[in-house]
Amino acid sequence: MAESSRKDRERQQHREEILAAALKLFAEKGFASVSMQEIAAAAAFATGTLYNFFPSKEDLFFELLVATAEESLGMILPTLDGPDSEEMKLSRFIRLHEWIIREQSSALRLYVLESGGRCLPGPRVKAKKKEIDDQIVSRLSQTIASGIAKGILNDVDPVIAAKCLSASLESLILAAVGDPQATDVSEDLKKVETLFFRGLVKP
Amino acid sequence: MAESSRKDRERQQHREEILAAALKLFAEKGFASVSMQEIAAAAAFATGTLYNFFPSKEDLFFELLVATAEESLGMILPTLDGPDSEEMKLSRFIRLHEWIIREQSSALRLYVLESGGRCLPGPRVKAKKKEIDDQIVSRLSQTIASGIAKGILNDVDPVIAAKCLSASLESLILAAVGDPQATDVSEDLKKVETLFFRGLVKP
Amino acid sequence: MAESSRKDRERQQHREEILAAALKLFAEKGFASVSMQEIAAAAAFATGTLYNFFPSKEDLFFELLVATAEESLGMILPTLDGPDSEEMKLSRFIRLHEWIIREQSSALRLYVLESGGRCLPGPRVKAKKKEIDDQIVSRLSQTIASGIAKGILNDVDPVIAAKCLSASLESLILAAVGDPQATDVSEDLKKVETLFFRGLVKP
Amino acid sequence: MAESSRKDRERQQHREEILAAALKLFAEKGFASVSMQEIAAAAAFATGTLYNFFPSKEDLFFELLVATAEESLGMILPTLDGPDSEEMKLSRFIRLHEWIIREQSSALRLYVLESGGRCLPGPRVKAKKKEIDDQIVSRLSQTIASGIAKGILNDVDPVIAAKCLSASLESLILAAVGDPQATDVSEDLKKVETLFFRGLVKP
DNA sequence: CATGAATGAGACTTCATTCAT
DNA sequence: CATGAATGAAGTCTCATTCAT
Repeated sequence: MAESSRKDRERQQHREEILAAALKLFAEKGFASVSMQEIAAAAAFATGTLYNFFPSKEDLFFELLVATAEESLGMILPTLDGPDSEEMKLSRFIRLHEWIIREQSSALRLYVLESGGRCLPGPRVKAKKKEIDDQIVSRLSQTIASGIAKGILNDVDPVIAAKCLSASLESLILAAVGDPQATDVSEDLKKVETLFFRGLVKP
Repeated sequence: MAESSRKDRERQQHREEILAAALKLFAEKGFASVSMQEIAAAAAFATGTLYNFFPSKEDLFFELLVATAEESLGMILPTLDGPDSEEMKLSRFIRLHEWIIREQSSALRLYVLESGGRCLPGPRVKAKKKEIDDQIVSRLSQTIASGIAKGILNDVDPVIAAKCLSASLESLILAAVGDPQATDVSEDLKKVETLFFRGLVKP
Repeated sequence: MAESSRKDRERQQHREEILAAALKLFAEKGFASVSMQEIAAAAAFATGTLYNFFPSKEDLFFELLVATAEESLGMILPTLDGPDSEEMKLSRFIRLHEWIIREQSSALRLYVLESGGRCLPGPRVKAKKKEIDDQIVSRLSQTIASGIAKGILNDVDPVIAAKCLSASLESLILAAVGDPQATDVSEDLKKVETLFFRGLVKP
Repeated sequence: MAESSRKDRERQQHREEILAAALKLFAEKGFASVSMQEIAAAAAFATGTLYNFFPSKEDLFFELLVATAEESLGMILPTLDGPDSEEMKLSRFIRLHEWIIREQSSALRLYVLESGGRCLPGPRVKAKKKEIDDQIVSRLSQTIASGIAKGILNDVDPVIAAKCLSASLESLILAAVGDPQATDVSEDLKKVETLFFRGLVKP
């Protein structure tokens, strides 16, 4: 039993090594441009070994999507909880992206990958991606709606606002991750906050 | 002379049939997932015929990118010119996207393609895509800066504001094009305008 | 009739333009690496026009082989005729190659093409090439045999000698045509003559 | 360990099967006229398998060129070494070709391939072929020069003599390999020796 | 479970040849 | 006869997947 536990641990270890290698490559080059041989080599396994863990390339990608999404969601969603004011929550949500860009760049390239789901393998991946997006937008729009109800926020459409904020942040992330020598992300995020909080037109 | 003109016309016609078929397919499935044989079949030509018009798959895609971009830019940029107030220009800019979604959906899917340029064929395509993006963001941020200078608009970062607005509209476009039974786009665009004009937080 | 004669002349003219373009290209790049489109473009005709003159690419090549061979044979064979001594004839034969290298380089590249007939299109071409080779070797060996009979030449095998001389000259031609800045061909040919006349081993 | 050694042996075996099949085909039909599928079929492998051993068709050909050249050079060059007289060395060199024709026919067809290097794949192959040629001609001309210096051989140009001898032997090889029912090669080689040693013209 | 050679379908591209004008 | 767009078979090469060891 101790033995099987060690084996389990090793198996899990191997699984994660493969996932890590695949994440790095997919994030760099996109799903279609990475071969299983490449992943295997990067993970220091034989090609066939990958198929002991994942039935297909698509499954491997899917697994990755789920895993990274959960980790990111675990960071993102809590910023919108708690007793603070909605304004504060949104501010925290926006500023959290600095950390995300720093720490999660690979995962996010994967997540924001392929601009809405085209050029992705199967419908399952598309559905999952939509599900993840929806979770963020949904939680975000709840927060906004709550702020509106409390009279703290302007009476804008909460869902539209959530989508716009989300899209804007994704766009910044991609730009930041694309240019390694990016401009000051922290400053940019502050500016995004100002924009979304104050609006364009003077009252 | 009439003869050669007719032949030229036919050749041009065929060229456009190929471009139309390719646009539809690329927009649906992405560059890497469409084969030349598929395009040829959709255009009712033999595979080799495509190469009488375009030297390579990448060239075909590039041609498409340039052509659709020019058409779209020709629609978009003028909305930001003229003697009107900056507020009015931005409003026109936003509402123009309703027409774009209706008339240009395929072209735009192509244009917004591949989430920032990854998984695209060559560096030439990437560069062109960035050039197009920059033109819009640049013209948009000029308009915003001008409004700020006049005291009409709040003192936000013009480039950030342009990027966020652009990203938000692209996101709506993709969603609208993805779901054929989309919600009322016109209404959504109005809400985007409200959001960006008024901001989230009550003054 | 005058009309048809003009037409005939034009037709012949076109035929020769095509042959000239093809000769140049085949000599430069080899049979397999030249396309009919290339030849047509070089001759300033449409692709289809070539097929009004030659049933296939191979036929065009064959025609070329025959035409250039006849021209070359017309130069080469006479050097071996006449009342002169066999030694003189062989000397003339060898030195003629200087002119050949200068004036006939394209034709010879074609003729010496593909090292014995491999990598050539069909058996017909092979047979023709062999026939041409044989004519030279045959006439040459007759000359040598005659010289031996007269006691002028040493008693070597005439056919072997003809083949060796022919192969040696072909080899020099190829080298000379390959390197444009070749060494002094005239000098080299003199050395070949010395070699074949005197032999290697001191008596 | 025994296991991996067996696998290695098998892999090497397969590699050689492919090389053997390719050698046979290339020697028969020339580089351009042999397809990878043809080679694969002849070696009883799938098309893709070839690419597990050789990155490209050209690489496969190159490998073959190098391997056969080394084997042949290993036989040829030593005949020109040793304490014997230059006359003896040249005699040995010439007569060695009988063995070469018998044992190495395919390799030599490959080696003598393409009459000077045209219609060969890349510049790398050309360069290698020239290098091989030069080695033989160089060593041969050294031997001849040495004989001349000793007063054993006539004062002919050593490089020209080497080239002519080489070209003559190559020509015989090609003819002998082309006609399976060839005349007596051994006899022919003796005649070549006589020709080159004694020369044509009576002293 | 790990291995990695083998597979073979399929992608892009070329080009000899045809045929309607 | 001239044209040149169209054809489609064939070639090189890639890569997701399998399977015997």
